[in-house]
Amino acid sequence: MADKLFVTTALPYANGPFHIGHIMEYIQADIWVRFQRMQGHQVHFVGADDAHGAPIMLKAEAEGISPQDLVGRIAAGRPRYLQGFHISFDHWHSTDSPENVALSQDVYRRLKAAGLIYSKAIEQFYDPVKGMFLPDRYIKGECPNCHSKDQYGDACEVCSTVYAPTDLIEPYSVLTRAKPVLKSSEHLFFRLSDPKCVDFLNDWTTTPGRLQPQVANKAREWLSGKGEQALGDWDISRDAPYFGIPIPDAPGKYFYVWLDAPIGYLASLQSYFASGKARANGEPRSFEQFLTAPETKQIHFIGKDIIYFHTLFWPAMLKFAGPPYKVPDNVYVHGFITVSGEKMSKSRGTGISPLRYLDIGMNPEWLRYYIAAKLNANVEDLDFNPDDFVARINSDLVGKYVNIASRAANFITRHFEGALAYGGGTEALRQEAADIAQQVRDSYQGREFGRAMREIMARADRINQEFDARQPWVLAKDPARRADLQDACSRALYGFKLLSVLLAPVLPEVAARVARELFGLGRPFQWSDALEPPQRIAAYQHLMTRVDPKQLDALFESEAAPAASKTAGAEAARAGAAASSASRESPATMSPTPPPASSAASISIDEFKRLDLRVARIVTAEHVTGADKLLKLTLDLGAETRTVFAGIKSAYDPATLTGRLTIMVANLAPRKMKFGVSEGMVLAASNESGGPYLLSPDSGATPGMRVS
RNA sequence: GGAAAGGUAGCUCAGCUGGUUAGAGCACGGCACUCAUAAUGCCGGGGUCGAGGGUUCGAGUCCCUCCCUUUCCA
Repeated sequence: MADKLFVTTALPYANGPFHIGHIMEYIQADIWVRFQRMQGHQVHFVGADDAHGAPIMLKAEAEGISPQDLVGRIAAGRPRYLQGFHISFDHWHSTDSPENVALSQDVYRRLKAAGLIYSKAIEQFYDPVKGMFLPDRYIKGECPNCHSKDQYGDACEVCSTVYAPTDLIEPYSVLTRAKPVLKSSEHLFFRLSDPKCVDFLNDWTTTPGRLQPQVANKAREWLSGKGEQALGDWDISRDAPYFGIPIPDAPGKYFYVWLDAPIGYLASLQSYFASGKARANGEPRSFEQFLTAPETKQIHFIGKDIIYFHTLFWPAMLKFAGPPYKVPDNVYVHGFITVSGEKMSKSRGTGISPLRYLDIGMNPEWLRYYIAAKLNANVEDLDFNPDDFVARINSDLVGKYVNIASRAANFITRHFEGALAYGGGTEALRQEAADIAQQVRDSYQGREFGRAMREIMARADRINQEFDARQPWVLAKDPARRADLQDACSRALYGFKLLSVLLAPVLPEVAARVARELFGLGRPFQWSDALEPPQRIAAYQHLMTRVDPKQLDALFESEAAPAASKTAGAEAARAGAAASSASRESPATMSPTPPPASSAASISIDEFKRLDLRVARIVTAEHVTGADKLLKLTLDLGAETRTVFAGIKSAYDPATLTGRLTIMVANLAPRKMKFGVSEGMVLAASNESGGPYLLSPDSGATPGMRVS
């Protein structure tokens, strides 16, 4: 019987683009989801931006825009990368949405009615200059233990001591450098320590099959703590100013972002139902009916850093809010991704950017496979090792898997016009396929993707061995052994079809091409296709290229890559001449091949100063009817607005550009073009291997700022 | 400080409830082959399973101590 699954990933905080950890989680969940769909189950896979909280409020303020605009800009950039990595979310929403406001307030009222909310005055550090209470991360000072300077208010990064902000020596506000003062305020608390909560959680966390053993263990530790370690109640309110959801009966108070964030799962699901997409996906019932139905399974994929919220607060909130809310069936936890053994760190510039990965043209299925090959069901960190990555992709996917089709298909096309034939029937082959498909299925179901990949590749090895043993290249020279040749190649190609079906959750694009182009199937693979020996094939078309180690080098160059700044510099130097030759259709963007740095004649500082480079915000971006390469941009320069035609259509979807900041040449003579007058030029980098890539200022820059 | 997970060939990792000479892929050396956007096949070298104790007829696998790595502490 088909399962009805409601699956989510953790909501990314909307103060910046995706990082590799997000993408790893999405890939893990997506593989599992695609596997479930191939089994014929009904899956509703949703995500959303986590939009509230002090960091976003402050970041927006620093940029001089509203938090809604900031969040909107971030959200606009999401689809490109989700699609880029083939993440098959059915819906993407935001916690800053009407659905989430209504649901959060509703959950709160129900919890209050259940007697689980109380209020209590607490003292907290307050920034008298800024006029707001300070979260721990916004207070710094000297560590009370090791006396290191400039440590955060919650823990020392030098000696790892954990303390309260009030323990800091010489504390100061990160926002204003002011000395914070203690100030009292009424806060609302969720009574997690209530015996009925604890009883429920003891039961929920220990239900067999619900949580991974390590996670259940951790939860038990929290639940059974005594004294200092005892389970505490949860402060769910924050004082204005705060970007969040107002608490209905407490003026000036907002829900702490962690209260409304998980409710965002439900808000996204509700919005998805309201959009009609659930119906299109085979679910005729309403949001409430679907959620309440006992057979509906609610499953969350999360990282190990947020276990506390998802195994204690979240199930307790849902349980005591009551129907139609239901408690999660499973919470699946993964570890972090490290790069060459080091924890990723944005500040140190290590780590890999998923944005850059796609931007330099690396194949998303390589990363999907690599991650799949190294994931298991445990809460273990996964290491991204560049050499390992190259070896795995080139050996496993290209050398073993794709190569099978490449070597067998040509014989069939040349000698048999695409017809397959199996000597001695197909029953034994089908039985073998069924056995391995069952094994791999169990591995996928248990999220043991690494094991699944090993099983699949072991099968690929056997297919290659058997093919070798038959020596088809010898058979092909002997007309008397035609049937033998056809049989050997047919078996290999059935093997290839089997592998393609088994790999489809990981390699959706390649599998879809194999189904359509090679086997002439009018739809993507279903799991049951593994048991159907193909009867004919079309000519083989190459399916996957090898990884060039140089691409890894490019991936690891820092974002502010020397090549990019060099290009920008060289182009700026040639600004005056750019419009004339580079590209007739894209005078607004500089995208010529960058000359070697040495070949650009040097200029004086005064010549450079003649350029008026400004930070600009892209207010609108739209396609230009009749233009192949151009996008029409409306740019906000602070004091004025400009219209610019930029030749970046090949690399950017207009929807993802809206709201982002870039750099423009503001004093370029206006140029009349076929489609209108272009009043400047935006800067982008490119060379023969990729681009154009728009330049962006670091966060904090505002429209109109002069670049020098 | 408290707690959790992990430490197995050069690299990345398998090894379920203890049981024959510890495995795979990659890398490395040799051979073979030619169908493959150059790949595959065969053979081989290489590990005192973090260290030290203990339980046992028998431990990478169980217990204790220690060392190291990573993470969590609302």
